[in-house]
Amino acid sequence: MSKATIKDIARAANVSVATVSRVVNNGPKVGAKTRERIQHLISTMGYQPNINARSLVMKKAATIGVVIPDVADPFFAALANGIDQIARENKVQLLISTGQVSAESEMKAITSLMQQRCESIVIHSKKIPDETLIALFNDNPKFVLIDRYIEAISHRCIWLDNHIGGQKAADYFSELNHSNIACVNSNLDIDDPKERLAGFQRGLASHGLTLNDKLITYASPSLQGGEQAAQDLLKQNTPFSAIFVYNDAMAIGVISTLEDKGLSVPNDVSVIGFDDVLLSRYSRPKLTTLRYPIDSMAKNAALLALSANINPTAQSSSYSPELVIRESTQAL
Amino acid sequence: MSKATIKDIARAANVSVATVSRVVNNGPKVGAKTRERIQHLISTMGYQPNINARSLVMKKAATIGVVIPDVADPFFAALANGIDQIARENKVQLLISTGQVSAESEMKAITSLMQQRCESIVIHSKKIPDETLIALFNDNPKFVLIDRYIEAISHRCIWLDNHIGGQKAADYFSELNHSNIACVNSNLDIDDPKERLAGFQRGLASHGLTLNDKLITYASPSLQGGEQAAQDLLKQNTPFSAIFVYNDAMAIGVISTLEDKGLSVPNDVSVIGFDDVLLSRYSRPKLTTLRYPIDSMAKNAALLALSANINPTAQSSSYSPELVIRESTQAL
DNA sequence: TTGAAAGCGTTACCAC
DNA sequence: GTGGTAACGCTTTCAA
Repeated sequence: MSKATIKDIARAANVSVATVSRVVNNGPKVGAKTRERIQHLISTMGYQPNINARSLVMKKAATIGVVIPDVADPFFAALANGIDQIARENKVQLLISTGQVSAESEMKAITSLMQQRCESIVIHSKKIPDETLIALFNDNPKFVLIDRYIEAISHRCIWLDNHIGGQKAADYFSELNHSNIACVNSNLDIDDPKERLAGFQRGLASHGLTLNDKLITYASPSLQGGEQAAQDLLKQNTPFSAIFVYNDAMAIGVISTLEDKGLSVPNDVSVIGFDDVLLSRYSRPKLTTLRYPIDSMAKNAALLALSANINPTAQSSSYSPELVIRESTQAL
Repeated sequence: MSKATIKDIARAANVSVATVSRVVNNGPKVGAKTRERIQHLISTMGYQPNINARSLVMKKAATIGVVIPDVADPFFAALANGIDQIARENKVQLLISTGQVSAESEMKAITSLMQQRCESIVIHSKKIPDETLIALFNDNPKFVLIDRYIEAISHRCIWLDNHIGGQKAADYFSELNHSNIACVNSNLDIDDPKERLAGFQRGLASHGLTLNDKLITYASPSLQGGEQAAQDLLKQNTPFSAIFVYNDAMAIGVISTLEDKGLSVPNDVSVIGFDDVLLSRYSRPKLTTLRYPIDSMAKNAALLALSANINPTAQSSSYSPELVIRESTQAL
């Protein structure tokens, strides 16, 4: 029964609401015995401050918001979880607002949070144009952009260096002596696939290797997409012994199709995924992949969003994916 | 810049705040032209109602809360996602509050939500005692309990019939002519493992089969737990051709160990999991499992929590797990 | 050390 | 149709 208000406590304690407010907020200048008496009343009467009233007068809420496309996707669930941990440590409530991957709904998700007077928001947005975001960030000093880099607001971006990821995959394939190399990419119209591919190609080039255009296929970044892409690859009738795949889900789809066609992974073909989601440790063979350190990225984003004064001169926060070698790759 | 208040709009439009409030809330009795003029001002001045002020006077917030142990766990992520979908449809903000699996932190998560004046809360709690929950639900008519059944508040419970799940597994093993049967269960001190096992044993009995006590092992409900449990099983030196496993993660661990020891699934041993999480479709062999319809359960829970008048005479909401046959089982 | 009172931005009731 | 105004529960000067 959280019906008791600050007035009820004040009345019961024979003091003014001001005094009660002081003890609730650990304010100074309250007599030891009054404080104790009030505290007692608070717990026996089960008083809980009304956060709405507080937010109203303070003109801000003790909340942190996060905008993601979807809670069910393991990747975004991990992102939300990282933020949640920081939120708990700082005793602020987590507000999750989902927008599909469309500029409009991403924007809607953000305004919804702003209406709650939520000041600190970690935003994952692939579709809102740069300029819109820049304007938004200028008005809202506690917004943080995750998984995306925009020059003008770089000190409030937490992003992954996709190029390096591609490069590391290329380096590893080269080290393993592969030379007939394929790539399965995402067909989504966002930057990440392009960057990963570019990095991969540059890495290959640095080892004197090249990627045959016929061996680049695109599909939706899912298990089914991976299965589809692998079939397309096989149709090319062009030999390959290694594939760099856009993400782990696709990679598992690719492997599944390959094995159905009698090709063994890693004996006949090596596969590298991307993200290192839970899945990759459960699959057989366990997936060699590039770890997306989403947990620490999320935590840092939350910390940044919560910190009162965002330091514009802070070092920029680019993260590098780490190669995790498991069982889906092998030397030729 | 969401600085404009209702007063600013009123002033600019030369009307009273009351009138502005009416158009904001689509209230009746506003002149067509005044309404239009005000609407124009609202959008040009970028006015957004302060939700805290609104909640304060309305004594309730347009939010729905959910209490789960963890956002990162795919099962709970799916639960949260179902609720989120209903929340979006009803234009209410989703509040997620995580408590580990402990009575204390589950309780903390609930009070945190109540402080926000969140009335509708979907609670997943395994540890808070029945009586506490009953008292809580009596004071809060819009709470809903998910994944647990308590007689006294049964019309506000949405739960899965674990017994039937166990029974269906038993039926299927019997149909497949298995008779040397094992069980890998969770060692967590909650009801679900007991219920699933009881249902399984009853099902077996109805087919004249029995479960050798030596072939029941307990471990943590995770991949590693499954691996461990399978090793324990093998040590018994008691033959078995089928295993009923507590959940999919464990089942994948079990399969992994089995195959490492040279036993093929399903050729040498059939495995049935529980939950039908994403994982089970990605594993090889794809898992035969009992589907936990968490998505529809979550949606119904959300609907129930949001509905103004919870009907105490409503039919109780027990769900049955459905057997999903894939590749990890086969007839003897 | 304590109290009185002025807001914070809304909604809703009652006049006009 | 429209306006005035009292709440809602809290924090924070300013006085005492």
